[in-house]
Amino acid sequence: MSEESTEKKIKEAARIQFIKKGMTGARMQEIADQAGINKALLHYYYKSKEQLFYSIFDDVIQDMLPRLVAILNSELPLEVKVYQLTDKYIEFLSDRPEMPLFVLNELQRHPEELIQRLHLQKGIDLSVIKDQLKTEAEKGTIREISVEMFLLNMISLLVFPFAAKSLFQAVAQVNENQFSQFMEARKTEVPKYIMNALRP
Amino acid sequence: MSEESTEKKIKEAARIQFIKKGMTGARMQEIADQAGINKALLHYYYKSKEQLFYSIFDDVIQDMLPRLVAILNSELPLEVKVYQLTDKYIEFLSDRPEMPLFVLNELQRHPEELIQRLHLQKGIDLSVIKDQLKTEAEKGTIREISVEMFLLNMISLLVFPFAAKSLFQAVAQVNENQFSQFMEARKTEVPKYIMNALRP
DNA sequence: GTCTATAAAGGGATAGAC
DNA sequence: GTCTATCCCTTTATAGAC
Repeated sequence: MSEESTEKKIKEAARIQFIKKGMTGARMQEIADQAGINKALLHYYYKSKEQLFYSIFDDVIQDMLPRLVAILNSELPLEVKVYQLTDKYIEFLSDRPEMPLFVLNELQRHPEELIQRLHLQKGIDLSVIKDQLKTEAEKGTIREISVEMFLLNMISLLVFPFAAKSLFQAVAQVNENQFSQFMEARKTEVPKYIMNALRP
Repeated sequence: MSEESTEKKIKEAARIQFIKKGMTGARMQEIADQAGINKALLHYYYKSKEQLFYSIFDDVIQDMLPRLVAILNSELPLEVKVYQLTDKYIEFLSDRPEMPLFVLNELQRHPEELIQRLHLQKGIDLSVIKDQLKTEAEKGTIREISVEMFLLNMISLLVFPFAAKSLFQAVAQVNENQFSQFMEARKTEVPKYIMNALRP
């Protein structure tokens, strides 16, 4: 029953290698080794390294973005939304701490292609959260803030700590376990921080 | 008068290439080309690619870190500090938007060496800002927060927008000029956001 | 589909002349 | 110091047998 398809094994191995070493740093040989096959077979499934890379990249994007958008466009109250987004994202990234850098790197290298790939998933609709921020500001429960500023701040607080994980660990002198605990603490700290920052 | 030393030209070219493409992505040939010399001469000045890379990397770190630490350890009031750090960092990164990813990448690749290189500049002393946060909390002007949490949140808000510049530009549909304006607006928005978030 | 063997290109590094 | 020429290892990619 533990027989996995070759294609599946390739994708797993490639994901691990590309995420750890990036497009230029990863090696087809290592991917083949880790998948338990040889390079020739790897090329049988994926004509080129580039093709394999983008196959992985698209998977990763598809795995991340919909979660964010689904919560963002839900009809939950703003505060609940912030708490849920924080919880889901810290949970998700705790299992994949190298992912932010992987994605950010590729986007910096090929910004043009990114735009296409994002539009493929019919763009990102920000109207729900935008209206919500406006309504709350009119009610006086939060101060006025643009949806871009609100989102960029929140994403920064959620994602950056994982992108800078090594740096943080070195500066704060914490091991893996303590880092996990710290991120766990952020699940309540960050939403509080954000909602506080938005008070009128 | 426009005669630059070869070494200087090499460093300039290398900085540009390494920052844009990373250690593994950059090519010695391209660096030589851009410096207006050939590969042999490049190797005459720097025995290996790795040696050249770390020479550049150290320069970059030396260029960034002291600015942060100087303000952090000054005797300025907390709020002034936050405003100054924001202003200085957004100013600095606006001219070097690719730098965060460059540094973060290398740190993820060799966390061990990072620790050494950070200790070389006699580590980072957080006691001043730590005491300051404690004192302010006791006075009741801010709520209680650990120095690690405070700094990580601030750095996230300052650095991440540059690391995610391409992504943000794609999602928010803004061009270079609009991005600059947005970052200019953050110079006042971010400190306000932070100080607000710290209210009791 | 999967392998062995090998071609072909890429890219870091050095020898040696000037 | 600077160049041309070249080495040689690494890595991607393909040919061809099973």
